[in-house]
Amino acid sequence: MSRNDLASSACSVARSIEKVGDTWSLMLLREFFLGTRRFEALHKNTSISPHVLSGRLKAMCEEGVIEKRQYSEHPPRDEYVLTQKGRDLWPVVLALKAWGDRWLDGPQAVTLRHRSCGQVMQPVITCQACGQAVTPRDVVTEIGEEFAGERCTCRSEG
Amino acid sequence: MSRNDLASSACSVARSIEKVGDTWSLMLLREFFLGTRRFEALHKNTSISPHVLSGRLKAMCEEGVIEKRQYSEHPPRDEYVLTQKGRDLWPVVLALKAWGDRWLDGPQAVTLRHRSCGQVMQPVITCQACGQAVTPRDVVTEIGEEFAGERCTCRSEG
DNA sequence: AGGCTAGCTTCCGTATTTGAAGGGAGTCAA
DNA sequence: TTGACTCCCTTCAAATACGGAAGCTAGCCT
Repeated sequence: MSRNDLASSACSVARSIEKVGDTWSLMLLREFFLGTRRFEALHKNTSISPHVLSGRLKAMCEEGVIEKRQYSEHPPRDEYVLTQKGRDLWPVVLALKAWGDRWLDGPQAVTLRHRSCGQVMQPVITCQACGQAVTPRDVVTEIGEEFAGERCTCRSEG
Repeated sequence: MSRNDLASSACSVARSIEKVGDTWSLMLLREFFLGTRRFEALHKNTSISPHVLSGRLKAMCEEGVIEKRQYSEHPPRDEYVLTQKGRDLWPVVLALKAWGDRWLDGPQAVTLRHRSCGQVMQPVITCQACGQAVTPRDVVTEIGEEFAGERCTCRSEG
């Protein structure tokens, strides 16, 4: 199976991965959330080669994650900005950052500060319904009956 | 630049992406969070070719995201389970799922139910310090002075 | 006229991935 | 004890993607 076939997966995680789950798309998302908008700046900050960059930008436009916006008529110049669909990917990038800060050594070039409380922002996932913090153990995974048969579930217990 | 150079990036997002930010690693993480542990089951559920699968599992073991555990002596059989470092990637997978559920059409094979409140789990990101829900607009991005010079920040305002 | 910038595209050699096939170590049933 | 079967991979050839450098176009600027 190739990457593209993930689009037709029954799993929304797989479908998301097909759209934005590759190294360069994720790097570009980081960059967009940092405020970068232009081709040359994206190229310099991410070191993505122009060829790959132009392909990714095109794909992300088609997917509606970003959109092209002309910021100058003479000369005609475009910049790329996140759409709402794109901005909704913030939790993904944030989660990667939090994990890296926690588990990977290295400098921490970027800090997020919560405007309203003034503290350095440490993200916590909570349940919208009850507001409690949530970890994997707090949730039950329910697989729709119509999909259960498709999955190979062999595993040992314990 | 190649993917591997991301490891030495000043940005923890980039470092995370280098470790787990590729299609097949993300697919494997999804699968591990669904409880799959064995080579054959991982292969069948993700359609990752055995060659790539064995490479990714090896890499993820070396990174400490998963570990090999023998579940049978005769015949010798191993399974792969998430370490704490790996379980901490749950927010990443969860964020991808939430985004896919919101923005991509298709069946929703998996539902997460919050054990304690009984509701279908919709993740919200909150600030650990104050407990409030957070969106990108609520945080200020602070780039360490020693890194600011490295970045190309050209952009138009507005 | 000549040089500069932004935003790409083209080219080519290398690296990675896919897909199919194979292999080894062990169990099981006849 | 022979043959079939399972699990966990490994090997190989062909297709694909990527990296790095160069080039190209339109429109400044002097």
